[in-house]
Amino acid sequence: MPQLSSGGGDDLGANDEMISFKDEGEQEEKIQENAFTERDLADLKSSLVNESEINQSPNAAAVRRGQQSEERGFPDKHRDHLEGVSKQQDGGLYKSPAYSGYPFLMLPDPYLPNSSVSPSSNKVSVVQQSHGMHPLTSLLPYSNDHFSPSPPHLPTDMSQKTGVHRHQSQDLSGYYSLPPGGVGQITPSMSWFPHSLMLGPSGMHPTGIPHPAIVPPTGKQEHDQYDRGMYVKPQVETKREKEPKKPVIKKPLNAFMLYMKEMRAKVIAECTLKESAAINQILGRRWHALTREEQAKYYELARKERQLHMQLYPTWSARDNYEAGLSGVAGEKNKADWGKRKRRKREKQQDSNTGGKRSAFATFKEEAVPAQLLQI
DNA sequence: GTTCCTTTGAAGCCA
DNA sequence: TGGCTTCAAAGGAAC
Repeated sequence: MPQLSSGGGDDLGANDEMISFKDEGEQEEKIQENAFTERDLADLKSSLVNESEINQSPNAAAVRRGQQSEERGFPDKHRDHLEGVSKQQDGGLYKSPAYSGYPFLMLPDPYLPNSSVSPSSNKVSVVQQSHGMHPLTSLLPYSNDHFSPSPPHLPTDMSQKTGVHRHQSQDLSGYYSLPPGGVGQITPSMSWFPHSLMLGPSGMHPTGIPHPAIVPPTGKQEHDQYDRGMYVKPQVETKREKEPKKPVIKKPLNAFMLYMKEMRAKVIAECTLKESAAINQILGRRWHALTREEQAKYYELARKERQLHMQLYPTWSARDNYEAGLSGVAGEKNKADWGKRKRRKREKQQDSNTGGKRSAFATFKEEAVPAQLLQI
């Protein structure tokens, strides 16, 4: 990312990203100053919500109103605690991350379609976000609730693998529905993970840890199951018992994707657009319009997301989701289609190079999106 | 029912 | 090492 430059050093981030966080001592202090003193994230979120309300877009505003009521009460003390938790989680990697309240626990909803803030979603997330919510939690797969201060009697745990401190979780069975018999075994190093979040075998990480990034091998995410924090589909399940397929672990979201998740609803409300392609164009422009500090927040979130993903799925590779077409359609057919898609894309690129026919959205981009909408 | 569209960034692959 | 490709999210449109 051109906006963020400096040198590497992080074992997880890409070059450009590493750059931005290389001098963590200095830069992160700046980031923290900017992020927390200039514009507190909670305030930012609230202002966004207010904007949406002002715009009076019925659907989105309603959704945001709901969020607002949940998020308004984000207490400073909770943020302070989360800061401490984050530092522990980072194992000293980050001195003062811009998003100190990074929710360390992967809950099912964030990687799930319904966890989105999209106004079109009318389902209720399993995550109770009514209190102690991180300002950006709505776009994250995690909930701070479950990193809430551990009961004093519960010691922090140390990941055997990474040496990263982890909090023992409270019993969250009151928060989530428990799949019948879904309480899986918990490996010692992951014993901090809430029992109630254990998925059935189909949605289970090899370590026995469920993760929202795990989606059914059918490709398209099955929202209902994940709304309940588990992947259970009785009818299909019987088929799967016959041919068990590897659950799909999705890629962690990058900074822009996190930004999109958070801002999509706002753009929809403001622009009354629904086409994702058009909305994404607007979001792309807005992304570029962000200051480095604002972008840094999302880069930091994304970096932690990747880090957590790596801790949960050390053997996972992005390659796992290549070729099988796991993001779209599943199965052998999709493997066959992959070659076609690849060929199509190549042809498309050639078309664009040679001035081939323009897509509807290309036309839309130039004609239908008013300039002022792109500047919102 | 499936694929496309559109965006940026991370990561894999290949020359 | 650099360039290319795929995939992550989203949901309406097109097929």
